[in-house]
Amino acid sequence: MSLTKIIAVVGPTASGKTSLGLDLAAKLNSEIISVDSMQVFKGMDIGTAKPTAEQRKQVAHHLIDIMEPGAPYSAGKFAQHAKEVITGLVGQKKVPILLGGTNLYHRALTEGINEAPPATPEVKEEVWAKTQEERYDWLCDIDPGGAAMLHANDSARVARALEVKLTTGASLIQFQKAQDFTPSYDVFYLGRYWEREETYARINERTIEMFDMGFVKEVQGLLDAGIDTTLPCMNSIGYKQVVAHLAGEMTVEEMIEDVQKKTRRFAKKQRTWLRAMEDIHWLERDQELDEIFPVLQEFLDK
RNA sequence: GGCGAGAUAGCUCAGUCGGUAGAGCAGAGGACUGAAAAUCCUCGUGUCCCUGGUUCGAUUCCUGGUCUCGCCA
Repeated sequence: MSLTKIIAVVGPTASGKTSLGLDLAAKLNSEIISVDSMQVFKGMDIGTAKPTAEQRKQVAHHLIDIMEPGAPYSAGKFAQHAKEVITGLVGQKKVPILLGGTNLYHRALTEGINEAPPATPEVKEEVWAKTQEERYDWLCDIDPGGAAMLHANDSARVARALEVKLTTGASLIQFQKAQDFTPSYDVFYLGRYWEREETYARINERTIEMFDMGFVKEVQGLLDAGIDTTLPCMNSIGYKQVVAHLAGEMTVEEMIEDVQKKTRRFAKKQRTWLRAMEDIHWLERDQELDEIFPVLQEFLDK
């Protein structure tokens, strides 16, 4: 059985993925599957730089606005959802275009993810109620092998390992070892490349635009709707700072500067991740899609 | 103009009882398998303001200067 060909548009935040995707979708008469851990949530539009209503009318976008803000979502769930959408598009003879900045989600889909189930809310709560030190000691106690793989300070991973052990009785490493992955997709990675300084300048500018578009109001609306500020989605870049500002903990200037700074750091991490991937076709700055299209066409035809 | 305090990493500062210096922040590199916009790891050479003097040796002590910030006029 031959692999399903898909295109994945990757790149750091503010690199122009959205417009690149629109061009691509128009050219291939296809649709876009968002690969973004925050754009799945309804009501979080400006701060997550979602494509506009107009853009979404032009080209169909999947996996945006599919969850209530704060509802649990994850890489595994994404992979499941994305597979379903891909199957549907392939049935219509369309080439699926995966597009987004959540690199773990890209990986979960294309390289698979282990079978360890998500934790129940009860277990999660129990685990997170502890301090990091307590969690790590606990993990060393019940899953020494798993603990040995992790750094004692790595709260997210230590907590996850604990959750898995507590809910299944098995170590997370066992699930990882048992992971039996056979690729289903042949992926053409496409990204738009900017120098670091260029990316940072674009981020600074886009952040200002977000606030001009009413970002503060958007967050106020979420708070008015009763969204808990401790939820992971409210802890994401931008939302966290606006919440702090609305609580009187930050001036407007401090808020904007902090959002820019955190976004720059985020882009840096994305660059690091992408650097480790060697099969990305990069479009330089303002280089037109047409310039790389023959290579893409060849990939699709082979 | 007088008195006082200060001048050290991109920023805020610590320190060197005289042997050319280190924290936080900013920044850089890396990891990443079901909350990933999360979480974590690693990385600090800079005319120690300038000038003379004392000294084997001065960023450190002393003289003079420059600038900054207070207070008083």
